[in-house]
Amino acid sequence: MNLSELQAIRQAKVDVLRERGVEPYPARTSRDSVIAAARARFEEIEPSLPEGGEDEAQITIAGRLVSRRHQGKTVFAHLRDASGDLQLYLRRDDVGPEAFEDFLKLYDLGDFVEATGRLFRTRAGEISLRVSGFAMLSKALNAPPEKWHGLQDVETRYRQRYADLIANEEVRAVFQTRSRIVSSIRRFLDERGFIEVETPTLQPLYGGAAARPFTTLHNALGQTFYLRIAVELYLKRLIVGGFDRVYEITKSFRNEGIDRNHSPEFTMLEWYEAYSDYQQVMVEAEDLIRQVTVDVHGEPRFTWNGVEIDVSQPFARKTLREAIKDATGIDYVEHPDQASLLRAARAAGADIPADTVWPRIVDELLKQFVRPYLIQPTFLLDYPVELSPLAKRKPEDPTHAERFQLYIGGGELANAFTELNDPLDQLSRFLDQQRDREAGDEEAMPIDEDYVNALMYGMPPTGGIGIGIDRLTMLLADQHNIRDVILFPAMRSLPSQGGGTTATT
RNA sequence: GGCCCUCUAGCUCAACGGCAGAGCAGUGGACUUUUAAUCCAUUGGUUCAGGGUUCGAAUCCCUGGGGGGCCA
Repeated sequence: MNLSELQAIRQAKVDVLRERGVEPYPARTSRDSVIAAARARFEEIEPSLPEGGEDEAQITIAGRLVSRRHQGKTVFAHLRDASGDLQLYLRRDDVGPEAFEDFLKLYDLGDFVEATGRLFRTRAGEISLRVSGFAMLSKALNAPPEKWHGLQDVETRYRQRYADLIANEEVRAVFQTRSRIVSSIRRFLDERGFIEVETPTLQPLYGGAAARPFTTLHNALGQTFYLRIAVELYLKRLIVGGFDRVYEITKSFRNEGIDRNHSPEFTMLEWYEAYSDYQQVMVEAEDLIRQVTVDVHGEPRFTWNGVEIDVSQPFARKTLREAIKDATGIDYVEHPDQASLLRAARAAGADIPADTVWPRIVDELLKQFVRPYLIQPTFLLDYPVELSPLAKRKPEDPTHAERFQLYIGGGELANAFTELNDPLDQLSRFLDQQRDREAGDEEAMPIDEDYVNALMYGMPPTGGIGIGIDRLTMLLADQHNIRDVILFPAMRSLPSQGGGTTATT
């Protein structure tokens, strides 16, 4: 590996340390205090100290050297650990001339360092460690990004997320938020008696959503597997098996285009609940969103894209039919055939190809005229049965399924239904899907006979839901590109890295 | 898939047909409570790759690559 000039200078410092018998990458540290705890302790005892006095306790902290200001026979520097920053104050008289020189000549920004000393407050008012000794914990060969502007280049930020996280505190905050969201969700479900389960990533047959899968090959079995596009059908098998309440938070994979709202791998929460239905799930989803928002923001509201979104009140509820009618004047029920609905949709200004099947026209009307305007949380309910092959029909209207989607910020956040548990109705819906598939709909689901077999053992009335964790994070962290809430977003390999063959399509 | 923008020092950015520059970082020096410390000096370039136009190309053109945006 060729080192750049700056890397070579740092490596030379590694060599100097080693020549002196000092290991620049020691196996452990003698740290005894986390920075935030040390600061808290000092603030507690400070009133008992004389003006400008030092804590008598000696502590050792450790972290990355993030700044350094040399001033004659003193140096100020900042050390950063995961809890925060602490200023170091080194005096030549305290550490000795050789060590003082080393700190200036052999230590660089980015190095991990431990420092021992006593806490005090500087004249400028900053809690600082008066250093009596220090040691190298890990020599960095790469210089950190620019201290004031951070790392700006979007591509480098995604490809080298570690450098992004070093340089940009707000990026670290986004992923802390994401972690809090997931913790809050687990707590919500665990407290309600759900158990968390893990179902296959590699599936012999994909299903549970309208999407194209990734395909892979198991060498020993000589068999094709698909990466899951949803976990729905497996979780419902578990309801058949006798678990009442199950959930899974996991990655799904869809072999589709990448844009600011779509990543080929993304994280979904799905939960299924026996003896429940979509009305009950709607209430729970609302409670969940409210709890998570409060856990993240301390109150049931947040700002997204400059708009305050309020989740404190019951969310608006509207049928899909009403919503489309209000937005376009079209009542799709009055246009039961494709030609008629297409004509009406185009008259309303919809951009729809002529060969679009009837249910997809409804979907397009939703996407083009309704969804973008649903900024405050809104449930749309009762979808045409053709759009919902896994959902139960409404008893009073078999042309519609008991299904809802939750929209916030102009995007779909959740999709839920009363689960279809009639095995033969499920089979006929799969057959409908197959017909769509043969007609060229690549997103239509394949027939899953094993799933039908499971339903034949009997599945209780069940409500279920899927919630996009990435989109929820985008909302609560006020991010507008899904890549900004995924730590290591999928990127095209650079030519020099030889990342796989070029697909011939 | 179409259109547009973008790629320059480790990082952040200038230079837009005429000597490739600045700030930060680095290197050498001054400075014993600084904090984007300050001051003096200084190193550092395959301007994404390849081709073309031109006396002369980071700059204009073509092809390819990476990334971003808008549309589909």
